[in-house]
Amino acid sequence: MPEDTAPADLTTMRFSRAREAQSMAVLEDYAEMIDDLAKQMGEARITDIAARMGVTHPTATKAVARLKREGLAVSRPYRGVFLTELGAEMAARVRMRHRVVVDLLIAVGVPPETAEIDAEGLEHHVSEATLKAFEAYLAKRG
Amino acid sequence: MPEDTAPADLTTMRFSRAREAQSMAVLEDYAEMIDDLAKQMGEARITDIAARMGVTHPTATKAVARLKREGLAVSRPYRGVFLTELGAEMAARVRMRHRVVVDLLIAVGVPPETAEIDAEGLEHHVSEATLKAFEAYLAKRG
DNA sequence: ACAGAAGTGTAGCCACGGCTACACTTTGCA
DNA sequence: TGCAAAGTGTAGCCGTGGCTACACTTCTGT
Repeated sequence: MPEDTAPADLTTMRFSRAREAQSMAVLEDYAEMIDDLAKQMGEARITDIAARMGVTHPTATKAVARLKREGLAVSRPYRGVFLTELGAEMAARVRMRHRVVVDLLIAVGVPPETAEIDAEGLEHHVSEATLKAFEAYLAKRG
Repeated sequence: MPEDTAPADLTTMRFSRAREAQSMAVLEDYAEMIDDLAKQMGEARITDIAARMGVTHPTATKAVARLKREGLAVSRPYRGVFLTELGAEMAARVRMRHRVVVDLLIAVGVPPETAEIDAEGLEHHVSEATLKAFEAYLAKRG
């Protein structure tokens, strides 16, 4: 617990960052999911996205609408959803980060299954700097 | 990426867990904050809570209302906010977890300042099993 | 003692991410 | 081919967590 001089500012910034990260989380999850489905099935259908995310299809539709608004995906009515170049980049970044986070958790002794579960929420809050540190740790450790 | 047999179910469960954890995050953050303020200032005032969280006071008021609804805090109009026994327990658990997460991040090479920032979002997704693993790792490592 | 400053409550707005219900398209099979 | 099933869109509800604006209470200092 920091003190007098300027503790509130730093603490505040931490919470702001966490909230910001959280607002990206859904976008990241859907982008990765659409990428997965495209790779596995050739295309991503709303119903499949919804099923994998564990939500109903209108919820998936809303999320896709947000992705489209942000320029991360495109789609036409009653057709599949496709990532834009931007969306694909995000998906790649997210997948890479996910793998590193899972690997690090396992490396420090977390059971693999638990690592997968926790990583799903964890990963969105791992900054670039922390990711770099994780990679360095994994590399050094062989 | 899992395959055929029953991959959707497992994936779905991971996302559900992450969403569930997220719904607790705000409660946990406020409980810890109120506890901090009580320790530092003798009591937690809405304005102070809001300032530390980086939100406006009506937002803090709403959060406190939710804490009260969940039986984690009590308060009377124009007076400070106080944690119930349940709330205090949660705060203690959250603080302990926070410390372990920060320590682990530092132990694997994350810069201390970054560790503090990332931990703020990270910690809410660290399960009991993972926390145990973190503690074991830190103990073994000296 | 009382006025102004500071703190708090409340109303009402928005975006988001859930949901159900219902309408419409596409698909696939008898 | 044509109709039922599956897939998709859309409307509208809820709770949450942000916000501003405004009303009211408490505190403070002259």
